[in-house]
Amino acid sequence: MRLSTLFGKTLRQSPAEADSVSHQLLLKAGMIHQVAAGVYAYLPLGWRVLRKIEQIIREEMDAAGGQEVMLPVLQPFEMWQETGRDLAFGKSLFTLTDRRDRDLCLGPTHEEIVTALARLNVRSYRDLPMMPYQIQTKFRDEPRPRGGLLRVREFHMKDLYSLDVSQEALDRSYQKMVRAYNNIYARCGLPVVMVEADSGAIGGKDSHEFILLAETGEDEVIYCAQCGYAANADRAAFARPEVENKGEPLPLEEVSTPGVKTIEELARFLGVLTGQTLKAVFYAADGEVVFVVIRGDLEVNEVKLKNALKCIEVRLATEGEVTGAGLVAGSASPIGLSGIRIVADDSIAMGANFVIGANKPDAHLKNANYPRDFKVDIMTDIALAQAGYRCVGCGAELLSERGIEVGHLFKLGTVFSEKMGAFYLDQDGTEKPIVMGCYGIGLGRLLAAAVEQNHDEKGIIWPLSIAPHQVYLCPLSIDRDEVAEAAGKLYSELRKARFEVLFDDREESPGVKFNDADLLGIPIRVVVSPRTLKQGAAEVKLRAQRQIELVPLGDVAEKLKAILASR
RNA sequence: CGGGGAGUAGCGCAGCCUGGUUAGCGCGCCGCGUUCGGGACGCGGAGGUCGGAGGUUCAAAUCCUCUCUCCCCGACCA
Repeated sequence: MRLSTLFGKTLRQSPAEADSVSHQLLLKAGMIHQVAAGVYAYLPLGWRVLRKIEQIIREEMDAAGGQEVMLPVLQPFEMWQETGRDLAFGKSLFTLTDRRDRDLCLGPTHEEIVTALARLNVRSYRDLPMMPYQIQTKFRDEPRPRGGLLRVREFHMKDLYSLDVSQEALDRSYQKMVRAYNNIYARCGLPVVMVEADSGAIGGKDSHEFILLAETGEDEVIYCAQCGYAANADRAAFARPEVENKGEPLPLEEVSTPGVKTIEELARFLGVLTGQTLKAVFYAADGEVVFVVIRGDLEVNEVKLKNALKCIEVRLATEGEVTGAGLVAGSASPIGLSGIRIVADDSIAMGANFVIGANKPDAHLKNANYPRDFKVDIMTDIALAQAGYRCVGCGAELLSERGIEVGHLFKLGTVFSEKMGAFYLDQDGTEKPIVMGCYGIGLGRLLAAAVEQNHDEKGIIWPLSIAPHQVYLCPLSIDRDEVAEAAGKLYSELRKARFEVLFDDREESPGVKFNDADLLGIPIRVVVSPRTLKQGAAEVKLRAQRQIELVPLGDVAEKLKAILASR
């Protein structure tokens, strides 16, 4: 490729809207262009990177037994009603109507379509396992696109769906994907960690995410350096800190607490630790006001809460909803409460004689004990893990880091096959639901993550495997005949040897060329100039390193071959 | 949706508070010349419905109202 004819220019200044490093560099390098919020065009260099990533993924999926298919983006809305996911996705689903007034949507993912296909194409246990996959554009009307390619509304995604006869068979498919994913990230030069995850709107049970640790990431990973436990903060477990108030339950006792609203105020007012209180928090779960109790030193994890309630949306209840439900904010308590669902964190039973609200203003109760003084409807783990708490497994202190989610595996189980009637006939002659899994990777996000991970103050440093080109051929003083000739000759020679070469044939000053070379991040730079030609040579330099090596013109191809072979 | 910020030339910005000639600056772009190993220089140019609509005024980038878009922080997710 001749740089002079490339569609897409580098910029001297990054556009102001760019915040994340990857966004800035990709825009500045002219690799992508923003068309609308969360909607991007890929220019030639960016597109080449995306296709390289795509090819790596394709090879690994094929190697793992996947079969590539092409599925429609345009999908009947009815299919989504069939599985109830029209509600689960809610407004994130792009919907439209055709000329006959049929409701359609743009696929945010393709479980429905795949299950429908499985329903037709899988009859017997002999037809399983099966692993169709697709690499396509998907659409989600995200509440907030952000970070350039990190979170968009129209995106390229690989999804593989595994179809199996049993949970055990699914486990095997799942492990195949774990290995394939590790291969993919390794080949893309990205160090990732696999963590336990929540399955969100996709549904299902077991779930793992692959996270690239990065400051700019949206996700928080809680992990234990000692035993290796790692989970998304959304679902991370942790050992509740011990509290002092144990021992025999004492009688309830009302105390006056004028003006006390928060747990901190309460603890200070009564001279107790926050862990000796119980906190009430009010949520709206799909519109229903729910009473949540948790020990005062802990915070509620809304994802866990949502799962516990099996609802689609939870948010903090508004003031109006709270008073409308007859609750006394600041002094609310489950004691003596009725007509409202109560969800409690396990921690309320860890300890005794808690301070709790009295359900009337400016008063609290001492010595509240569960279950002596109140009942709850759901009692489970709904507490938010944070760095500093102890690991459930080994007791070591948990740590936390931010990261970018670059892949997600789900064990769907039979959720979809049962709802959509995708059954197979087993060996024993009985009909059973197909056991499914799904495995996604966002390609654009992976591309952006690669830049977040591999850059310096000058620009991108592409890993060789996904670089748009392998070699940046950079003649200086190209208006001199001997340079133009030598560079031109080298260019055709390298191309003949099947190197991917970006030929900077522009008449620009050395500074401009070097800076663009660094910005674009092509792994190997080859410089031809009057100075090097005096010695019948070219300079070879790796983008990631400082050293420059002078190589005789005739040996450049060999040298490059050696470099490529060495990595 | 809640909270914060921004829309003026391809990119980065000033001008707005305090209305008043052809709306500025840097970079980039075009032409000519000189340069040529880390974003060169001179001379000459091109390029703007000041996000949109309405209003106030003799007069609006500037004041008022409405509206659209984009960015950042939260809920969602690859």
